[in-house]
Amino acid sequence: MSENKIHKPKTISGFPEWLPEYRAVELEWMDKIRKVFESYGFCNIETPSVEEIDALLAKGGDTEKEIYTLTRLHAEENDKEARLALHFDLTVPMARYVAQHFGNLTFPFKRYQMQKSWRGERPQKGRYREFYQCDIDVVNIDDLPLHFDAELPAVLFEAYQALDIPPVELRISNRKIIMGFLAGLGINEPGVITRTLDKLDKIGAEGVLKMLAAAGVPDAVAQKALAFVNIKTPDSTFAEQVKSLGVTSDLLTEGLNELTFVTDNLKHLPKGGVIADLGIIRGLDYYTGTVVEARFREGNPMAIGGGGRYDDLASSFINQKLPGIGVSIGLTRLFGLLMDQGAIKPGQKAPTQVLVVLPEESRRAEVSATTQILRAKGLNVEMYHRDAKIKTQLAYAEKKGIPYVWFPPFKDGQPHEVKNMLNGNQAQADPASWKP
RNA sequence: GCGGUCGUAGUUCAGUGGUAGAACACUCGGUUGUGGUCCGAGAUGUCGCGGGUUCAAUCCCCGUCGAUCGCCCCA
Repeated sequence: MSENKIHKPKTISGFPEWLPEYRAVELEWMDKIRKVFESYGFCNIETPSVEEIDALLAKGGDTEKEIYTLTRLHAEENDKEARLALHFDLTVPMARYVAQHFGNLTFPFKRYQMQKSWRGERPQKGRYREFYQCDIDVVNIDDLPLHFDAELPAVLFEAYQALDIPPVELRISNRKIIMGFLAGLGINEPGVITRTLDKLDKIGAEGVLKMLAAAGVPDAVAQKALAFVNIKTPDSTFAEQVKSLGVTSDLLTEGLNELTFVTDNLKHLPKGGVIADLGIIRGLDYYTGTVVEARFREGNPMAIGGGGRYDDLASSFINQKLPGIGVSIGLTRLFGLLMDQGAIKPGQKAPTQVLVVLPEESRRAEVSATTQILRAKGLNVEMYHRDAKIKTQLAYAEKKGIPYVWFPPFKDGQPHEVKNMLNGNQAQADPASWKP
């Protein structure tokens, strides 16, 4: 009779959500990643979803358009409250956090953070507007041993290995190399060039040359730059190749030495796991040294994680030099890409291990008590709360993937029984001593 | 922000200028205490929204919103 206005249910594009059986897998991944992070001594922190815009933009850039700002629905017309926004990564909030709690932290400060971030970009395959990042960073006062530049990528690699996913490889380079190289070529305004070179995977060599020509880059320079970013070696032989291009600068030499050190210190990783790839540039402008990108060894070359070293991220928050290096797993992208491929094996629809049957209403008290006994042993147990037909209760367990169904006595004096839903076996059991 | 494609049941989709269908999912049943298969029955949609053409539009036209792919950009 009454018109029930239904609001058509839908999610906003770029804001993913999963069914329980897939969320279970995502949670499991987070647990595994956390374990790897903690095995290297990283502590966890959580920072607010919201920061002041000025803090987020402290590291510059015209990034404002991609930040979600916050306004109260009932804000006054000329409300002067601080402009707030959702954080777009976890690194900047971390820098603010370190500066703020500087006196109470122990350095080198090693922390991990697994939280959502938000970016107002157009969603595309593998690109979301709300997504999880699993971040680790090490920050120290004044200087940070180069060994961390090898250790963090190693942690990253190990985290991927802990997941049930196709093989991942790390592409590593160093900002000093490309900057030093371009400087050696006499280029002072590297922005356009690096951005173009970064598209190599997407538009190919000809496309890059065309774009560089359009940008007024002399062909000789463009050719060299292209040859440069095509240098990819599984070991430290990249240094020879760079030298053979005949470009030199102090910065370039420094970068080559650093990258050599890093690749040498990653030799313990499986063959094919690490590639020195001078084409790795990464858009982030605060990186100053090592840069790393993770991707699947085969198929989509999209980055599923990455990071790098920054000399001076906290300088806008505190008068201290706090260099750091951080890497991050793009969990939602990683998960989403594999979801799209149907490569995620769904988990259980619920964590329930045992469903306790309610034979009839009169036995509810005993059934409830049985449930508690099982639960007290640490099992995940749910009780069927309606005295539906046994068939219905079993169908529920089946549909939900619950591995065991418990039959309390249907009549006084009868024994308890438990049924294994996988093989159909059913046997007497004592709720106090039974184990799955 | 720009361009292409698309918008029909919970989902995936079919369909016709005369106000709609399949599959899967869902609910119930196939008697007395036991699931997955099978069989039977049932429920479900303002055919994205607004306007126009038409005797008549889900189907044609315009707009709009949304989705999607790509571009830009990407911390």
